[in-house]
Amino acid sequence: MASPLIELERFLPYRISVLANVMSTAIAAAYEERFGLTIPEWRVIAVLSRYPGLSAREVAQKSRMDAVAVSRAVNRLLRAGRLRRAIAPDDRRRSVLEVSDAGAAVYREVAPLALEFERSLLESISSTEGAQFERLIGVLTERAERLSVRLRNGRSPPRKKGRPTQPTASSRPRRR
Amino acid sequence: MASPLIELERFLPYRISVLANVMSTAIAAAYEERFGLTIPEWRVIAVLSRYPGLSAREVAQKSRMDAVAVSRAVNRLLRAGRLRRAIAPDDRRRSVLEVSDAGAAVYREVAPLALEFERSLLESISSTEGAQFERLIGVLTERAERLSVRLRNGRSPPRKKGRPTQPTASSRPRRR
DNA sequence: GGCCAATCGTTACACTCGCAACCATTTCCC
DNA sequence: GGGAAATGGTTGCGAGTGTAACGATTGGCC
Repeated sequence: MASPLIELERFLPYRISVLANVMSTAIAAAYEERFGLTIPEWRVIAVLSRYPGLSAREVAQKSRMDAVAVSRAVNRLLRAGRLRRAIAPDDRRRSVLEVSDAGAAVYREVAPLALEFERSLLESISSTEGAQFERLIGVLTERAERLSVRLRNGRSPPRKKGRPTQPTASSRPRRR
Repeated sequence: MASPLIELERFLPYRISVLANVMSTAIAAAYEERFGLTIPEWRVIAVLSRYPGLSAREVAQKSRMDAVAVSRAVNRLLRAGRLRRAIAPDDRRRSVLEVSDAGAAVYREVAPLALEFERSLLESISSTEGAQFERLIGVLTERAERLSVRLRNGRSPPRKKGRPTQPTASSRPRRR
């Protein structure tokens, strides 16, 4: 391996990230301006429209969102009257979420736009290519996940509940 | 169009976003922990290793980053001694950026990991599929960009320098 | 029953991000 | 030459995000 030079413009993860960014930005424009929805909020509505009655945890799993992100999105949607929340009778920690009429209205208006965007995207390639592309996304995602887990194994074992607040400066200049 | 239901798990933009997220997270783990590098910082180093002497603006264009993100990444890298900055003699607004020895060392260590990750990813599919995939990414990115521009055209014309600080509450609950 | 560990959801905090506004410098154009 | 517009880069600010810590509840196990 003489001199490994990355050409960012051709580097696969970089290109995927650009594509993802362009797409989300484009779609977000469709609901952000009109409804004041954030991306997490939109995702929550989308999931709950399809699967009413899920708990916040389940929404997070289905949408691959962070539990915190879901919690916040749900709270904003509740305040906006776009969601209803009940408490599971058999487990009072668990919430039971459903879109309200207002939420359903948002969904009815945004979903066609999103689907239309997707359709319009796929118009630029053949349906064979589209199927192929989706398949490859699946394969690569799975693969990346496995690799990711492997890479993360240089970690320290998860401490349970460390010292409350070591004032400053642990060992490294840890940025996050 | 009877009842348009989005199945998030199959929705293309969503799947791309998941893939991108998994990939960046995986790679970031390779340099975040060891060098305290953020993604923008890594991108800047990658670009400048390949194209020394670019200005911040040019780095932003090549890496598709926001000018602000570049500015901040460059500053952190400068403080860490991983970059050198000079002022272009013919245009004193413009900076001339180069990785320092320390920056080059980082690059020499991270680049192989990144490339290895990419290689390992692509191992899960055939080289024909890989080429196809990359081509489709390009097509879809371009397409998404055009659609995006079109969608953005419901905007208000860009005001020049509005009233300094309308205290609160403009017209809409604009979230961003 | 009583205690401990696990789970659901939220909050605090520290950080990132991007737009708008801002200087400094340069270019355009009369 | 001199002001207006454009350009490079930085900073302020509002908002978003993930990790860790937390309270509440539940389940397992003795």
